[in-house]
Amino acid sequence: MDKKYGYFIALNARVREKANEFIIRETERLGVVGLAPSHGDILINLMLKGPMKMKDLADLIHRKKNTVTTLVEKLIVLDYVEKLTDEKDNRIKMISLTNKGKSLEEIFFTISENLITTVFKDMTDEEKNSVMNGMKKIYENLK
Amino acid sequence: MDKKYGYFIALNARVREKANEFIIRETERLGVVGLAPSHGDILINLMLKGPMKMKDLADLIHRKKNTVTTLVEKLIVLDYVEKLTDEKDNRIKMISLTNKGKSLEEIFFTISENLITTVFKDMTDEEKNSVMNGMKKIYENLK
DNA sequence: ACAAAATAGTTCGATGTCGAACATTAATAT
DNA sequence: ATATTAATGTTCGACATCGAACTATTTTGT
Repeated sequence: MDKKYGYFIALNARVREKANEFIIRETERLGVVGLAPSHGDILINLMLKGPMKMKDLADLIHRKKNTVTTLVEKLIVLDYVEKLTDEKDNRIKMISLTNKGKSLEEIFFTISENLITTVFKDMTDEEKNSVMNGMKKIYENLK
Repeated sequence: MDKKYGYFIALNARVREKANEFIIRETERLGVVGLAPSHGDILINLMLKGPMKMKDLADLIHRKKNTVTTLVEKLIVLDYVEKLTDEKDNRIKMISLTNKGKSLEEIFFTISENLITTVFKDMTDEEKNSVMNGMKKIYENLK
């Protein structure tokens, strides 16, 4: 393997760090303080797909279920979500947005758009397609 | 921004996760247990550049210096590195590989190569170049 | 019908990571 | 020469994350 590709993994890690910093910086700038990207992932998924159980949240954000227990606990304390036991299956806890949580929708979608715009700034459609397709292949190779 | 690019950030995060899993899996398979990727980063840098101080390690692996204190502590306990106070400047602690640390060189470079080979499997030179160049641009855009 | 297996969540302990405050030593300024 | 500032590293408390063990509930097998 050509040596000039050895840098890829580190580059990928740096991109991820910068993207996370962007998200945290922008959410704080817009008044939402103390949330980690994973909390945002949970909120975004609830916004897009409506109430869902802990396990589905865990699968969607690629975190273990005990981690999601912690994350949701914090979101409850901050009054962004609430947790209710499913009436048909008492094992299941349904998580849903509170009004305060719903009020974040606009902010979050704006930040998402700004992030993507920033990421692909000054890139042609061909460049964007190439990097997306390349990343998809790489993901499949690693899976 | 076209919607089909919105997935990029998540895709990037998944690639990073899979790459980390690959590294941990392979190092453990080759007999090195209990190390996180950041520990590996420290060891690789010491292998490539020789002994260096805590601050330089922190900058190279993109972690805060108090984090490096913790990481190096563990590497010392495991007898992979040692820490000595610089004689000319007593603020500085120099970190260097022990013999046990040096014995990992071959394993680590093998794993690095295997990872890159896996990442870019079945991709043409043009595809590899495109994705590398795209990622470099994206990193600059986020920096 | 009832035991066994599967599913959903939580608790606990450990670890990597960070920010803030701190101690120590060296470099700079006046 | 001495006070101020800068640089290096550690300590402390907080938090996201995980694996393992656990509880509770539902489903499956016989």
